[in-house]
Amino acid sequence: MTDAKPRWNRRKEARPAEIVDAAIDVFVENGFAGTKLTEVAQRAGVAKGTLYLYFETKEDLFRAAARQALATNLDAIEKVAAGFDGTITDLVPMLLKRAAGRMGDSRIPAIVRMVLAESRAFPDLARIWHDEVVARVLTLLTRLVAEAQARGEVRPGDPKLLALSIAGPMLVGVLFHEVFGAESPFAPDLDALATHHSEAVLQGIVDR
Amino acid sequence: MTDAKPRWNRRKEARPAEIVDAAIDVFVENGFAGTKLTEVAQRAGVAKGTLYLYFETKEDLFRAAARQALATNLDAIEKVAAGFDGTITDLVPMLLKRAAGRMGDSRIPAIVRMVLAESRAFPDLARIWHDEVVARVLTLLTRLVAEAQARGEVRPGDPKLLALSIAGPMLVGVLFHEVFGAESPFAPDLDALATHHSEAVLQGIVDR
Amino acid sequence: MTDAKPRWNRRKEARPAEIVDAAIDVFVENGFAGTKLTEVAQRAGVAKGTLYLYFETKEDLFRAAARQALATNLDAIEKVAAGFDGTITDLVPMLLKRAAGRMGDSRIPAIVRMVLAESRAFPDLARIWHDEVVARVLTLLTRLVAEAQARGEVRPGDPKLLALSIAGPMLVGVLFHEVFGAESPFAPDLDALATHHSEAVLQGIVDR
Amino acid sequence: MTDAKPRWNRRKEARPAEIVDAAIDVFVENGFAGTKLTEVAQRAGVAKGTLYLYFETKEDLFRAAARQALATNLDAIEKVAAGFDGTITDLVPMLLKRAAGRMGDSRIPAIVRMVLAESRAFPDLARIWHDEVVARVLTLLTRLVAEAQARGEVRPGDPKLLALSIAGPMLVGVLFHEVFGAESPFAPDLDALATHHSEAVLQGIVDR
DNA sequence: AATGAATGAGGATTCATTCAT
DNA sequence: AATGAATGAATCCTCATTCAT
Repeated sequence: MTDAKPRWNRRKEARPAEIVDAAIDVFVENGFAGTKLTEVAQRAGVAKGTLYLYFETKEDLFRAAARQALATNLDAIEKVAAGFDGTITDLVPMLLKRAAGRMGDSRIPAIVRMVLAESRAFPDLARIWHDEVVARVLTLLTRLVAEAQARGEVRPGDPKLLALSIAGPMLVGVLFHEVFGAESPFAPDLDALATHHSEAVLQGIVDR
Repeated sequence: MTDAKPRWNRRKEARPAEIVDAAIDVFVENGFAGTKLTEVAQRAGVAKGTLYLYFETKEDLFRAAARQALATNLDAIEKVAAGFDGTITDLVPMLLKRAAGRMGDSRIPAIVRMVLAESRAFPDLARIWHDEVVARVLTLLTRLVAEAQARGEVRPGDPKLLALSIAGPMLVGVLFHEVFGAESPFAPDLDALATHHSEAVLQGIVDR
Repeated sequence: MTDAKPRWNRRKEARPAEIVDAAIDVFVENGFAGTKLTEVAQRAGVAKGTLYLYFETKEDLFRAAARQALATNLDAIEKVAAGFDGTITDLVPMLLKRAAGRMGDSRIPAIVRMVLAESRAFPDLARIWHDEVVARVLTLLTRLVAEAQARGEVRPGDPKLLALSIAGPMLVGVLFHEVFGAESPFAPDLDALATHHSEAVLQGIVDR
Repeated sequence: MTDAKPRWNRRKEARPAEIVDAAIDVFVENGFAGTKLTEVAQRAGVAKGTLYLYFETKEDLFRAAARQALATNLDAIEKVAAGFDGTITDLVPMLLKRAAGRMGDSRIPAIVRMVLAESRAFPDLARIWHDEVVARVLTLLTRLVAEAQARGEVRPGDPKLLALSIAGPMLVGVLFHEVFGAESPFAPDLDALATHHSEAVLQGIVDR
């Protein structure tokens, strides 16, 4: 019966995921350039060299992290997209509420911000995020609007632009919290924003 | 008054501004960490050492650049805020149009993106931008909405959230261009977005 | 006699030899510093860790390789030395021819070059090679010359230096090929060099 | 009048040469891989970073060093080639003597050995050395032999091979000292070797 | 006996900052 | 005031070596 702690364990299967997970945290906190691999290693509980067993370079690790982070978001999108049926008047509030809920706690806002920050230096990642996340969400919303227009529920107009009218304020709200924190008097309560904006964009803010 | 040719002091006072101006460009292009002071110096037409006559550290220079960039934005805000009078139905389209125009060409979107990207590492800058730009814009819009509510033009509701409903999509549109470029099928035409969104947020997208 | 398949001990005794053999190749190709043990292991068909069952350090393995490579050369020397009898006028051409033949194909030249290259960092190896190879060859030749002098075949003079006169050009020819390749217009044909030099050193190049 | 030692001096002109000079020493001592740039810097009396003001990479510095080392040799060749006139019987002893003298003290033997050692990893350098040093020497000697043949002084035969007969033993002698040191009983006295070999190659070692 | 995942010391390289000119 | 050569701390990455399996 040994209880001597081995200096390390072999975890060939689990390692890459553990490392990427730690990497996401550190990259999100410090950005690409600001991240020291030493810290990633520490956070992942491995030695510096171990990173290089699974990733060729820091950039590689960053890409892997960004891709993995994407998975989180895809997951969130799917959750939001589920039950995409009904009149637009019912759907928009529900979708925005769900989005508000999803964003509230998760790492998603921080990840989104990191992608914004680093997309300049990693245009290929920007493209992937565009195709996998942004385009997907906008396609969903655009289709929703177009179908509603076909049913006469929504007045004419470019559905892609209307999709932005629907989703834009929520994204801005999320980024606001991420960038300026919750202390600002303008920091929106995301749930309230979902409610207010649903009504605003559906019925208009003008009183009649 | 001597006629000795001063070798350097051609523009003793202009120097800092020239440097900061060059710095904005380079920081916007490469981010804080990605920026080499050599390049800033080159772009400003001075030697590396000269930077240190006016700024203590790279961070200092960055702060100065971010502050200066802010001025550009304040200017834009003022332009947009000018003629802030009339019914909300008239004002919103005009404001969004103007904003779309301002953003179309200028360095503003790139600057905004840089601020988003670096605000994590420079929270004090985030605060300044919050106070000087974001709060100002939102205050303006919030007041506009509140006054319209007082006049019975706009239905009740938290005017701060409604302000986000009005402005959010435009900001998202601008960031979209900045991050993903104009080639995406979802890249919004900013002018069209201004028009569409004005109607959407004022009258609602629901047909009646 | 069991038929349990031993997974590893196929050739318990052969292993070190196989490893050393692979090591010679890799060290010769890449030099000591340029050699990665991973590659040696791969080439030997074993795992990296296995090397350490037989050799304490990379240096150790290198020494073993250099020693083993020496054996090859001793063998070659013996072949050349065989039938060391007759007048010097008969022997020199035969010896040089044989040397030319030996060197033509084998790994020997590359090994010699490696020893030259690494002897600075491994003076002990230099000594071994000196004692086992160089001194042996030179002793042989020196004795040959001395005996011929005793018989009055060869004129007086330090036989050790004359031995260099006999052997030197062949070594230089071999190194030339090794270092500069065969494409150079000066790359000597080793067989022709053996013939020419035999005559030159025996009869002199001066016409009489 | 200050006598405070400045922490450093500006020596834009002198620096590269100083660095290369130090580099030659260190590379010759430790080989390419074994050389630490820290040591080169120390030896050159500059900081590590300074190396990179003048040379892009370690390889670059090595190439520069090898090229500079070449200059030394070219110089030596020219000295030896000077006064290349007279009968071959006069010339050969003189040339070999001079070569022996040149080699005795200088860094040349060590440099030659380094080139042998590293030419495998730097084939381009091998080529340069071939063209600039080896080919030049052999051309000189070959011409000398050919002209002597034309005058009937030297018997027929490929002059390029005879050039090797003349020069080879000296090179081997030099390398012997470099690789095995002067303690070996076989370590040739270079001057004596020059004398002995001159006679051997001119008149032959066979007594008549 | 054999494996190969894990380790971490070591070294090349970058670049903000300093300071002799 | 201006310069840019010089500095050296900081960090990525490699690879010989160890050791849990």
